[in-house]
Amino acid sequence: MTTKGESAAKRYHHGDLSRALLAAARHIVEAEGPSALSLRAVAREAGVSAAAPYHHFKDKAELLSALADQGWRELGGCMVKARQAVSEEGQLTALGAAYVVFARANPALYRVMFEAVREGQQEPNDRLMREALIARGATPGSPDLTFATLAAWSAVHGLADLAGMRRFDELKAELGGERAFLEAVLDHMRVFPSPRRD
Amino acid sequence: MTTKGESAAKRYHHGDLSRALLAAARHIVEAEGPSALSLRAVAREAGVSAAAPYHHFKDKAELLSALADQGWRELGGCMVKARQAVSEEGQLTALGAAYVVFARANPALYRVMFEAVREGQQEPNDRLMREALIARGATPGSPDLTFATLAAWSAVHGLADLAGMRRFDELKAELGGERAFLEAVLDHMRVFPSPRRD
DNA sequence: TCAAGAAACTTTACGCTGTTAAGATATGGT
DNA sequence: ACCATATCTTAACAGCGTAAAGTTTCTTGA
Repeated sequence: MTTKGESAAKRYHHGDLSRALLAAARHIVEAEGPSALSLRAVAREAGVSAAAPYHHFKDKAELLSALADQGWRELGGCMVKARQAVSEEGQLTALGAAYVVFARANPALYRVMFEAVREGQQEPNDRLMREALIARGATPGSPDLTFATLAAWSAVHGLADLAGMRRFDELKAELGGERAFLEAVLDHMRVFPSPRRD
Repeated sequence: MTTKGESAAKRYHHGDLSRALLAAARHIVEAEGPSALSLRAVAREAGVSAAAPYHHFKDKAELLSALADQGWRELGGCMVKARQAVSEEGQLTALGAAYVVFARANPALYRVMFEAVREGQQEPNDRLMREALIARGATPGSPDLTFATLAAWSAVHGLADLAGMRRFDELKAELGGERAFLEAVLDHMRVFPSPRRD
């Protein structure tokens, strides 16, 4: 009887609950912040009982991990798009800006993403960074490249996190927006393919 | 009767509970991680009832904030000590290394510190960073100095946080310790008093 | 010195959380 | 048609943050 695409009435079997739970989780986390993201609230928003999520996720951490996965993939998409528009030398800057802008546009989601990183989860994004560094002269496979990649990650994550903790309202206003603010800070940082001693 | 310095027997009035609570909180957070840091566990460890802390702290957040304060002050001490040993140009590097090393030596505490930052709390540490940048040629009071300071904070916090999330065990082993690893990454980052465009 | 009041602490209770166990209902393969 | 299985529900448990009300100790001023 009930076709699969039917309106979200109270069918006993939801049909696509895991996706609905992820959507609910994302909605809550962005609307109310990560501290309000309880499993029960997610279930409530999806219209199911508090125990229902356990048929799709081992526990709360696994739901958050899936949500984080989704976020990392989206971020990767933004980075790929950002580098298409620029020259080879500008790639690193463009990737960094795209990273920070995404993190600031989805602050609560980013928090969840970073707290739920699993080993190898951001492997694709890592590759983007490495390619950009190679485009700027780093030697593929060298230890230098490894450290420079970590340095780049540190820089963008640090800025994203810092911008989420303190307000900086006056600075943003002076520069005419958050994006300009973020780029101004990034302009003062550089990552080198080769180390330089003072 | 009961003198103030008496052994921690079960006096009705503890005598110095706020300090004891902070100590208990710190012990728990380092031993079991930030997620295990419940107010009730802190009270339990201090040997008082679950409601006792409310006579010394408005709520859990205020206890964490006080713990964070303690941490930021200690970190400031490390940074001050670190810069005493180096020349003027080396100050920035020394401060950055001291910051990251402290954060990695007290990972759980650092987490709490960063999540409970209050406006103006790390003002002293901020001043250290600014002074080091001025020693490298930044103009006091300039916008450049502001952005460079933020860039420096981003770099060190980003690296500290990143090193807490992923393991990097093989890299650390290759270099002979975590400190060498952290310095290797820092060596690939630079913060400029003046912005540089590509 | 001693009573009054303030401060520190306890017990109790409420609603929230994550999670499990046992039961109900729908779905799909044979 | 039937049964195994996947999905969902209700009910329950312990632990959490926090507030209210009661008990004990400390302090202070007459």
